[in-house]
Amino acid sequence: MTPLPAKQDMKERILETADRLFYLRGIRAVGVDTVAAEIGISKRTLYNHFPSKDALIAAYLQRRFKMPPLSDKSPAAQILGTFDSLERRFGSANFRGCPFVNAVAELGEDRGVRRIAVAFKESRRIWFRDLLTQLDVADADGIATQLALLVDGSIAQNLVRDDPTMARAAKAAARVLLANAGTTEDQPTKRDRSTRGARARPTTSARKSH
Amino acid sequence: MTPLPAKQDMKERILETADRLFYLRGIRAVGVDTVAAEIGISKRTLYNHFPSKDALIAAYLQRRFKMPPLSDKSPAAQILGTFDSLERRFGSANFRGCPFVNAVAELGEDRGVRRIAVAFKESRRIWFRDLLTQLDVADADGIATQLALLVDGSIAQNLVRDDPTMARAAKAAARVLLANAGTTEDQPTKRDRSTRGARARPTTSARKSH
DNA sequence: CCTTGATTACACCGACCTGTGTAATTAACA
DNA sequence: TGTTAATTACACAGGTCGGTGTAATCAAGG
Repeated sequence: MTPLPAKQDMKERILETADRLFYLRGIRAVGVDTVAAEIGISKRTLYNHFPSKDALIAAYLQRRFKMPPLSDKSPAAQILGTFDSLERRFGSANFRGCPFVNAVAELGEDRGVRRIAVAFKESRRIWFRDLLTQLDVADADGIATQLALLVDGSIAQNLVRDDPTMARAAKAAARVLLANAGTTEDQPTKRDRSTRGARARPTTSARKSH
Repeated sequence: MTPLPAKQDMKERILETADRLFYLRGIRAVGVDTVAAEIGISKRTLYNHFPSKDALIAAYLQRRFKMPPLSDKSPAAQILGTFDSLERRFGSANFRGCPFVNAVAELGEDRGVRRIAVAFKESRRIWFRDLLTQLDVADADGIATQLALLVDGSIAQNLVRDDPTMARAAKAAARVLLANAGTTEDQPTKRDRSTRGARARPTTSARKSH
């Protein structure tokens, strides 16, 4: 059937298929037999490349650990562009939420899964933080966390609602957060030009609450 | 052993236990035998109260469908207070993310589960929106969505990171979004008092990107 | 006392799961 | 050609799962 098993990429083919099935149908919902059958190989071959399903799961998550590539666009464009690519992915029929969050939800007690998921979340936060630093944002760390919340929030919402406009809402919020982030030169107080950001008057009683 | 089975609340005891186990360990990870054993009843009794595990799952999610109670606190205080109670729940050892998101992640294809999850998410968004309307926020609908993103984002982040300060970050972001939300009286343009919101100068290149 | 209904213990079914053992087959390479 | 390594088909072990069937037990109310 398949003209060339091509030797070396057998492992990659297994990973590709496992990725697709695990992600779309859920990890616990897909057995190793299903993965093997989907490729058209024997279960034995799969176990010749991965010692256990746990190993396959770990490799699947590692493979998903891809950060956005370096870009020459402006930091702000890259940050806001994140939400545009999110919206694109939301529109695809193959979108099923964040694979790391899903994996933790499915296999909560598993220590290794948690480790990979945490590393991924943190690396994206750092990605935001570095771009914010380039923008001379004062609290780059804090804003980066907030942006990460918007990303994961829109992903979770879209998982259940299947409404790609969630990405646009997140982008709008991100813009506000960016526009209201102080720059490092702000530190010595003072200097207040006229209010710029679209509308910037506090809602009557939204000043202090807790 | 148990002095009084009390007849009628057998069903409730089953639900209580199923809730705890499903939520903490995952739905697929907990069998009906486990639920029955945990209560000390026979599997047969469980099936006398619920026709199938699917029915038990549905009842579990329905039971989780609780909205925050009516309050006499100011709308802004209620909105921001949401993130305080989130932080409290994050700190608890029994926190394991959003049961609805987790259920959809685990049982994606299931139509009924999705319906309940969507209804829950939407009802919380509406809760936000009504409070925002009381604050005369112009785009109450949009801001409500953004707040919902922050809630679900902090929940997802906390699920994998186990870091309750995520709630504080979400609250900070929510404050900024609130402070920058226009009121309905803003509509006819004009009227700009001095800039109030903490710091409100746009980051150098964060004005436009896409 | 007797009836009624809930609960129990327990075996059992068929399906699916991860993982292994084994002998035969294939293909590359010397 | 012979050697080696990968892959195949297939059976099987041991476990868990959702769900049912059945006969015995228990408790309450008439």
